[in-house]
Amino acid sequence: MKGQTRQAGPASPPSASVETHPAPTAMRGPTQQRSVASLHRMIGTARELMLERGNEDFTLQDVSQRGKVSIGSIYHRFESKEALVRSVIGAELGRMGAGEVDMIRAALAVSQTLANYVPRYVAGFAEGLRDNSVMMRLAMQRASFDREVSGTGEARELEASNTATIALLTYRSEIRGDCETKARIAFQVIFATIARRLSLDTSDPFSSKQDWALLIAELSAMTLGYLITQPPLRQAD
Amino acid sequence: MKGQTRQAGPASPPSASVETHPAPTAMRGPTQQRSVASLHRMIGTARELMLERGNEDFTLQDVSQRGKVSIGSIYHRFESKEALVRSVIGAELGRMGAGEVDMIRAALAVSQTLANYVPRYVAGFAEGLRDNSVMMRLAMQRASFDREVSGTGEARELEASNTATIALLTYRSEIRGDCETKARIAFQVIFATIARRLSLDTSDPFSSKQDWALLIAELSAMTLGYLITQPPLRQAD
Amino acid sequence: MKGQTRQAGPASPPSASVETHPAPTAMRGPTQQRSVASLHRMIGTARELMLERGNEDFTLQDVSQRGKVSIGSIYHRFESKEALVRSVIGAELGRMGAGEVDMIRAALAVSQTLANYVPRYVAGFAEGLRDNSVMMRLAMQRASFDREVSGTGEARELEASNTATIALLTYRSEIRGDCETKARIAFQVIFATIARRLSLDTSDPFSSKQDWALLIAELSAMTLGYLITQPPLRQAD
Amino acid sequence: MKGQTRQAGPASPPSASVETHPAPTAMRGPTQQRSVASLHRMIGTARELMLERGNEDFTLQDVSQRGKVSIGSIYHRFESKEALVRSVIGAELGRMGAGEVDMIRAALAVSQTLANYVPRYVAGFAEGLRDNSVMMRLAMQRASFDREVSGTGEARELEASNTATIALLTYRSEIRGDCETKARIAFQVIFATIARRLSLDTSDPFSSKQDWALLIAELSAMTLGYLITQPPLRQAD
DNA sequence: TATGAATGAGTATTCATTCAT
DNA sequence: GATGAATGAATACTCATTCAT
Repeated sequence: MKGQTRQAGPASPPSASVETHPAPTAMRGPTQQRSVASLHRMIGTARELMLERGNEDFTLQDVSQRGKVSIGSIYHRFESKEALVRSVIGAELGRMGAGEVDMIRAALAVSQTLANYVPRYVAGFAEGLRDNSVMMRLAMQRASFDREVSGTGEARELEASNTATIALLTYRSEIRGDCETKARIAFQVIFATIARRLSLDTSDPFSSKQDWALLIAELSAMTLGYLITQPPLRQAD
Repeated sequence: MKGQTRQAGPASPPSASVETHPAPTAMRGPTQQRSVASLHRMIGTARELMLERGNEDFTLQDVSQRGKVSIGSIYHRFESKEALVRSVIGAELGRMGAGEVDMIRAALAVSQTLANYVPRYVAGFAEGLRDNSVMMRLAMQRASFDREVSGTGEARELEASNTATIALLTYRSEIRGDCETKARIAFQVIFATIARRLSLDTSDPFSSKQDWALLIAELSAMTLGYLITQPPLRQAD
Repeated sequence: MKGQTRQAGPASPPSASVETHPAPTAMRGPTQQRSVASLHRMIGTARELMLERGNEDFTLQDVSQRGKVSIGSIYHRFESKEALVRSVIGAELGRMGAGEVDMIRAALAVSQTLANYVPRYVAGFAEGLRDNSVMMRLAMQRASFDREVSGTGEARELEASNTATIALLTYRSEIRGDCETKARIAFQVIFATIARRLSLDTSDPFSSKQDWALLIAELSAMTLGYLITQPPLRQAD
Repeated sequence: MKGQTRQAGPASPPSASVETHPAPTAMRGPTQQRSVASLHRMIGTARELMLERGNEDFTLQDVSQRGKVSIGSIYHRFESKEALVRSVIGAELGRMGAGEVDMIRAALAVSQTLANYVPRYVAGFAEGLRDNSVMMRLAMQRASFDREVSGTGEARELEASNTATIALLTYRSEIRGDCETKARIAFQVIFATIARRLSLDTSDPFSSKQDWALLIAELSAMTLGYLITQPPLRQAD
């Protein structure tokens, strides 16, 4: 169990431009044409393997064979296995972010009031997380010991928080109290609750539809109530 | 402190007799006198190592040397290294459960109303989790791939949920709607939010006292509001 | 695979009288009454285990538990695990020897001529080996690296050779040439051929009755012919 | 010398083209140039070690150091230590088979009659087994618990039986009765008797030259007599 | 650039034997 | 004598990374 991953040294500064969307991990950009295909194959294969096995227990040998790329090629593009894994996680988080933006835009378009919007947002957000639950779990797991991934994850969460907050502020007039703070807290609660719920459903993510729907509904009600209500004065005992 | 997770049930505080059930894990009970000391040393050493390193990457060699127990002795008591790790996690979770019961009892004793109780409970619960954040993270991490620990963890969470729910029902008259469902949902939200928050504060758990306090306060307000408010009828758009 | 059995030092000289039938292995004789039962249990259990598993891969722990004798008791009676194994093998070889004597006596009683006796002997001898094939295989296997067992085995074979030879000499007048030499050679051939045959039938010792019967018949014919025929003069090419 | 057991079949001497089939064992074939040398070193070193110690109790560490190959390289070529051992045994058995074919051809070339041939064959066969007695013992020992090696060994024996039988049929006209059955039985008897004899001479294979020569001579006489004699009708007692 | 063979450190586990009780 | 808990040496195997070709 010890020493699975050797800590790579500080990432060599990416000299040129790194045009890949997600986190600027220790990935050397492809220069040649055909290289791009090869790069896609390694990332895609690694992603497949991670999704299939639910963890990072794949070998570079696996990637090499299934993805028809040589071990050497992988090390030409990535500093280490870790860098490859981070790249996959980063890309997936990016994809999820894009999906969220679309979902929010759609929800805003059809919601007249906060009371209409919040349930739609919560349900859409939950669905998005559930559709990517395996990768989410992987990312959160890795983040717990990999500073780089935890940084990427926090950035992603901040972005999601920002997006959600801005959207919520559309209904600013309906919210009582410090709008932004309340919006951010609400996001935190929604995200944490759904993420935790997904971690439990390891085996069958669709097992208890009832509970899932109930949780979504109540979570919506709770956050909506929180947003539109003036907090009661706290009485002394 | 040899206990495993106690079987979920009514949260009757085990004040007086704490009958340690024979651990259901793959642990063989000690028969002789001096054996007990040896057993304590191995569990204690393993616990230390896990806490120090923040993960399970210790060798049995380490335990043997630091704890002054032979490798064979460990295998005399535990089926495998895994079993030892599980035992440590189980014991810690049990300890946390006992602490929760005490905390809740104290909070109930000084709270006249739900509005007084909820913030105390949230703060106390959060504090308990924070004090054991390293072991919590370890347990949750391991639960993600170890069915046995995930089972123990779920049982522990159910127990915590039960305890919290029963306590909340003390103020039944103040709660609107389905009391029990609301109590359980509230627990889920509180636990998830705090646990998630703790996962982020890997390096310095006391970094942002402000935020931490704010989160606790708002979380209390949100759940309190949820409990005492009749959910507004959902309007069509 | 290395160092399964630690070579015991030279066996401590059995001071008193060792009244056990077989090889005087490093076994301390029981003095007390009830001890005898205990001794029988350990030998019997070891024998069972060896027969069941077809090899010596049992632990003293196994013997202790199944045979209801403590590890310490075993070491009170035997110098080492090896000594226990040798004792079992020695006892079994002794039992086989006794059976052979009976079988030969019976065959002699009903056979008027060598031509009548030889097939009976071969068949009876083969049957005896087959009935004890597992232990035979074990003994021969162990003999290949354990001088003590190989000594016991050779002694046992010599005894069998002697018995067989003496029996054959009953029909001395029918044998051409050096009776005794021929008898011993015949025994060697018969024993080797049947023993080898049994080693091959690991899985199902009764699989090919046809072949087995044929082998017995032809082996009888061959050795009988050898005994009663004057070897042809060897011609130059 | 990379060959495994050749598939049994007519004993056509593989004089010219010795096409080494890709080994059917768990051995990955070398692709590169220098790899071949490395492969030879590991097999050769393992063979040395087995021969020196008379068993398989060597560590891969030993092979790595003495043979100047890394542990990883061994695992690059062989699935396991077992596979390496099997490969050595297989190769040696193959070598022995080739030697037998040569020996038989030479014996046939100078033998006019069966009476000339049989003693030459028995002596030559015995010599061949004796020269490889250590490896033979190893192979037979391992075969007793390793299905794969026992399969290889049986195939090898069948091949030897075939070769010997076909050679014997050269003198078909001199044999009375069912030529082929008699030939096969004779082979069985010869092989078993010599193999058993070799197992006993563990320490000093040249100890009793007298006995050895006598055994060979009498075994020749016995089998020759068996082949050329019409079995006497079996009389009732 | 590309390839993939070679490298080698690091660790859980078994079980015969001992010896304190 | 009897017990059985404690001892600890010894070894196969994985896989990220390197570098000769």
